Amino acid sequence: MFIVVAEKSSVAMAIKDALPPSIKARVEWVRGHIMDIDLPTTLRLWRLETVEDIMDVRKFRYTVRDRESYSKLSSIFSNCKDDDLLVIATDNDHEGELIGYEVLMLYRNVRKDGKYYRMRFNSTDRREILGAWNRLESSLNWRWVSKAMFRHKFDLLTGAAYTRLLTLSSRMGMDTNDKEYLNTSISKSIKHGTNRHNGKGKDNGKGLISWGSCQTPTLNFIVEREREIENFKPVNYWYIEALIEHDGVRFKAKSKDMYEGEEYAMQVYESCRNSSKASVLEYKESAMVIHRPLPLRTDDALRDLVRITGKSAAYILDVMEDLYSKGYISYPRTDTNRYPKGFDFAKPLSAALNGLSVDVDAHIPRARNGMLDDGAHPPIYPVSPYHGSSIERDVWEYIARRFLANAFAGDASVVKQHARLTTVKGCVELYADGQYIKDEGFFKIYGYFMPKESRLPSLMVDSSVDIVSIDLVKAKTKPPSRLSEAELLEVMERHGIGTDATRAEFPSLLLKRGYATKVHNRFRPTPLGIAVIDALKGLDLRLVSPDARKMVEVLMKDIEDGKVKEDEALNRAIEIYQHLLGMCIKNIDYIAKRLQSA
DNA sequence: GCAAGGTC
Repeated sequence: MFIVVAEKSSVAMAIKDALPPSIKARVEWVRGHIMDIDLPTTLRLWRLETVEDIMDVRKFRYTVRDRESYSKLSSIFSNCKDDDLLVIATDNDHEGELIGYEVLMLYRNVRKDGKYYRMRFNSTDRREILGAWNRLESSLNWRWVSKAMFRHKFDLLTGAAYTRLLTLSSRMGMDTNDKEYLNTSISKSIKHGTNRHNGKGKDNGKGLISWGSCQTPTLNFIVEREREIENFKPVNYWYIEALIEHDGVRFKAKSKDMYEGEEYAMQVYESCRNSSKASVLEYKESAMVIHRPLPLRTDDALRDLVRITGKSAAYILDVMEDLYSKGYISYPRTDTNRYPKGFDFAKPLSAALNGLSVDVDAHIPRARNGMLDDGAHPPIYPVSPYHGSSIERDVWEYIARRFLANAFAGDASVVKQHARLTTVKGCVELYADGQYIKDEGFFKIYGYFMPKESRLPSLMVDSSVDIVSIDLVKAKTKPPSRLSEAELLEVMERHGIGTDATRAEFPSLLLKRGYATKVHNRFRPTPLGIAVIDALKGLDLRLVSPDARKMVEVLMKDIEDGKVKEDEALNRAIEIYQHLLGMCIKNIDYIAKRLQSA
């Protein structure tokens, strides 16, 4: 008999359904990783003297993370017959390969040299699974296992070392258990008393100051934006605004912005303020197609839903997970925005139509596909109608509408209008832009983010229009706004920080750590968040930029391509951050001072 | 008590 192990229950079910009864298979599943790595117990205590030793660790402690899956599989493997065969059916990506390796280790604990197969499928489509069954591979892809391992190890070593460094240095010279550092390092002039970080952030009662290859660059984006805002020097400018009327329709036209000063602006204004007519120099209309949205992947869903609902991405992902586990939507963590060949649109279509109580004109799917395919999951689509209320409904409805908009609606089109006029007196040029929707297309079913209409009357070149009123307006340039969660997610994705399944956690983590707060739904760094970034940035930019992440990505690719072995990759990556850590320790008084003054 | 990566 075959013992098939999938990465999650939904995939196990799909495999069970797809395999014909003639194949004797027991299909089981885990829940993501079974094992975890940790530092050796010799480094259990958090002490400044041993922080640098963390970087030298190459022998890791393997711990069981999911006791339940561990026991289940152990028992199955122990009780299986000699001719039973393991089939590793985890996701077809590097983390899936590592999870497969964890399963294999468990198997080999019980059955030394036990034979196994690797089953590779890129969707849970029945034919895909049957195809995968017919081309079982006899081995894991060891390079994929290595590259995933490498990332785990790098993130653990750097994360643990820098987190301890920051946390411990923030307590130096304070009346804590780290008294031994009182005399060794920081001068006693630093303020004594309670740790000011205590109690900051909901779960940060222990004064934990964390560093991570994803969270720290994310925090840096927030702090950088705050700096831009603080350093922003507003500049005054003026423009002339006229209210124009033509055919009974009124619209506003503006001059170019004038930065030359008030006196100049007044002169221009005086020259045209008595003009009661303007003549049309130019009038253009151009149609623009707005393509229907692509099949839905996690990043797009979170960005949109954060905007639509005002909730956090972490929360939205929870809601999607819930809808998925109850069978209302397909698997929500995917980086795929194209449908596989032969995708069955009929079921999602009826789920969407029933759930939304709408109809669409055409029932033949015409999906507009994107270019991304994570090789493991299809896009997110509705599976059955959800009639509940509140946020779950909002999320389901968005997913259903998105599905219809992509595959059962047409592109939309708007007409952009542009007019150039001149005042008859003074000959000041005025400009007006407008737009109107020519074809609603998919917006009929998917009304989110529909462009606003601001229609100009149709104008004739050389014709004359009435100026109802004309004013000189004083304005000043504005600083950029703080990042919304949707913008933050977008910046993270652009810099390759996190994955579709994890990206949503980081904004919430920063709040939890007391590094940032949400003000009017936008991220503002706290003094602590600013202090962390300043302290590190002052020493080396690579401690806060997405560089660590980028280097990891490059080395992962090199491992995959066989250009470098896992050990060598880890040595190379760690070398740089070990050197930087040494520098931080040399400057620990500076870091401590900066953190303690936050 | 540390990270980020899976899944629930």
